[in-house]
Amino acid sequence: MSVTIKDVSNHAGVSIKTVSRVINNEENVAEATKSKVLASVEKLGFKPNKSAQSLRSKRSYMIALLYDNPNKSYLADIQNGILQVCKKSGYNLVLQECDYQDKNLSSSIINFVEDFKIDGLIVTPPLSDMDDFLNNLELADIQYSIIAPSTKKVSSPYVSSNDYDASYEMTEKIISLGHKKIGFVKGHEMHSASSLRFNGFINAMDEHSLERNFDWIIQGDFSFESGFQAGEKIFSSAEHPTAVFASNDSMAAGVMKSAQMKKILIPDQLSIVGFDDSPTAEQVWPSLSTVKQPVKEMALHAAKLLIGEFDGLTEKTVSKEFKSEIIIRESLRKLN
Amino acid sequence: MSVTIKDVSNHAGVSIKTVSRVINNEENVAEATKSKVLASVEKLGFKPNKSAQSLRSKRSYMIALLYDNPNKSYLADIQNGILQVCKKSGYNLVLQECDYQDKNLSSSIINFVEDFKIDGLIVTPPLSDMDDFLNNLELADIQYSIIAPSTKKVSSPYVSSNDYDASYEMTEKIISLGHKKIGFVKGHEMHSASSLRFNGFINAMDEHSLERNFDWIIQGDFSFESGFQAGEKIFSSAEHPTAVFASNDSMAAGVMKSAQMKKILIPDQLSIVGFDDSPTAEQVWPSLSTVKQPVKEMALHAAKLLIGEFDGLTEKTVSKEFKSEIIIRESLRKLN
DNA sequence: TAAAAAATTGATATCGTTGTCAAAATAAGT
DNA sequence: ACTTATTTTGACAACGATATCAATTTTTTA
Repeated sequence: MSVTIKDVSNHAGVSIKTVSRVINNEENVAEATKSKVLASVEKLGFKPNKSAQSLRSKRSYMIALLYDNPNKSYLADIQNGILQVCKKSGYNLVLQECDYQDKNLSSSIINFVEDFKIDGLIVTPPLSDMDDFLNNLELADIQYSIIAPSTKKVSSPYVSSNDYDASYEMTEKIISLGHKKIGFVKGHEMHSASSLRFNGFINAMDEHSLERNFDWIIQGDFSFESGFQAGEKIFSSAEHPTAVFASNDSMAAGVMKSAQMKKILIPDQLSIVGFDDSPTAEQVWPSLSTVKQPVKEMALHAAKLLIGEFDGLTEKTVSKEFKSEIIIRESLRKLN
Repeated sequence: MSVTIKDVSNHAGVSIKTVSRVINNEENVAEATKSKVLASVEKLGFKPNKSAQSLRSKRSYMIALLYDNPNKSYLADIQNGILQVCKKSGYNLVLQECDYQDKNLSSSIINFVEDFKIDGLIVTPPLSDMDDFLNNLELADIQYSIIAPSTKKVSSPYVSSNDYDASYEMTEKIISLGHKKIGFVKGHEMHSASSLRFNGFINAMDEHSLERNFDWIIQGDFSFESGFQAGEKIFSSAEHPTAVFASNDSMAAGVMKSAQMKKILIPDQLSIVGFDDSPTAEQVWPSLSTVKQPVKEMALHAAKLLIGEFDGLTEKTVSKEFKSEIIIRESLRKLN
């Protein structure tokens, strides 16, 4: 039915092993034979049978994406980036939803990888922050590439964003518009990005000798609801801040709702900024100023890193930190 | 290394073919041998090698999700539903992004399926509305299951939502609150859901003998921007409606922004409702009344349908229409 | 109870690759 | 020119399951 390696070997007048060598780019095959084989491959439209390759070489040509309850648009962006690389390199992407609190997480993932002969994993926050888990993967000899790890000491390749710098910069931007009384809503405690973003804020405040008011610094968990609650707390304090920086857009939207329900005018009486540039950021009114991370590009790079590990890509890719972009929209205004 | 069918056959004292019969639930194997084999399988922790199965049986145990630029949260919900079924049945989900305008769509998808021996496809809008495409799949003998098809004449299994009914019902709800002057923003012309939702609106209006004002019936494309433009048009007409029904939440948010920029108070002077119950619906202020479809459940069922086709599930699943739920939030209010 | 029919089982081929290892061809060294 | 190394090649086994088909056992029929 479909054309096999044997057909190619017949057509090219070589052994099947030689064809195998050519299609796998192995060394020690004469230029002449190589091009002869390649011609036959082209002519006959040969494509190696993935199942057979997989059976023999114990590789599945599949990589898996590990995630735990991410924001939906973040997930979509991540997937998009990975898929671009997969398409080019002939890999497939398998999705694996996890629960970071599951005591058996490590073993169930290791089982999954071994069952399906998954070639490697792409690990996203907050799983990327769990050193134990990553260690277990390494002990089981599983390849992985990490998106936004908490510590860059891990031996595996990673991509990270400059959460700290972006947060610092955004805070400076707010300050430069005359704001001195600035509130902050922290993100989920398990995400390393939360502390990075908070530290960027704090250090920028310190740098400009602005006082921290702990009535306005609230712990959230990245959810809209937690942002709303944070707003309720902040606006019930004696004095109100003139600006609030939330660690993500959902929480910023929550703060915004809380303010609007209290008839606080945005941005006239209160500036609000978020983080992530989620679809909501553009769709709320006033639209949210925020920090946009090149999530798709990061995921793309993470996939390249991973596949490069076992596939020996021509260009060697290395771990990399990506720069974020500050997006100013309607919700941030100069203090008058 | 890992335990194979041969180990099991040795342990159970039967031939490998018999073991194969048992694990594949084939007929004509004596109860006694069956339980003997099952015991050995259990004891040794045998799991069939997917690659070997795939090679021999020409099945990949992978299904693919076809989508074209869906709203991100819709995609995430769909995936979640499918993954639940996959996990149980040992299938894997592969993602395939498409371009519905691509002239070679059919052939490239057919190639993909044949290359990877994909067992079946789950097709989402707007691809599910392209009869040509679906026909080509059938000609190529590819199994698929459709989410929200335009016509229910297709021979393949499908899941659909009651877009028409939900829209009709929501319109009646608006009318019941005293609104007579109601605008409507239509969805993307290529999605069959668009016309269903529009027809539901129109028929409910007719039923209650309310006049259609074509200054307030605007063509959109499901994007926030198109919703905003629609709002600009509606609110530049001589008379304003007291309520606007947008065919999805993004457009509703766009209309809302347009109104808010014109100082039209929501919901005091204008009620707005959307469709989809996207994350944005909850996060805008005032929060959007909307129609929630059980997207995850629909996808789950679509996956069951597909896998049932080639796997002979115990309970026979059939095509099904899912009911939507109307969610009333702050943006819709009784006209006073 | 013997013959026929039906149910159950197993020996072995097979799927389409890659891995092993030795043979053949070519290049290098003396 | 003759070894010796090195490169290039191929025959065939192996991966771990399912498929074929005949052999065996059990059940039914006469």
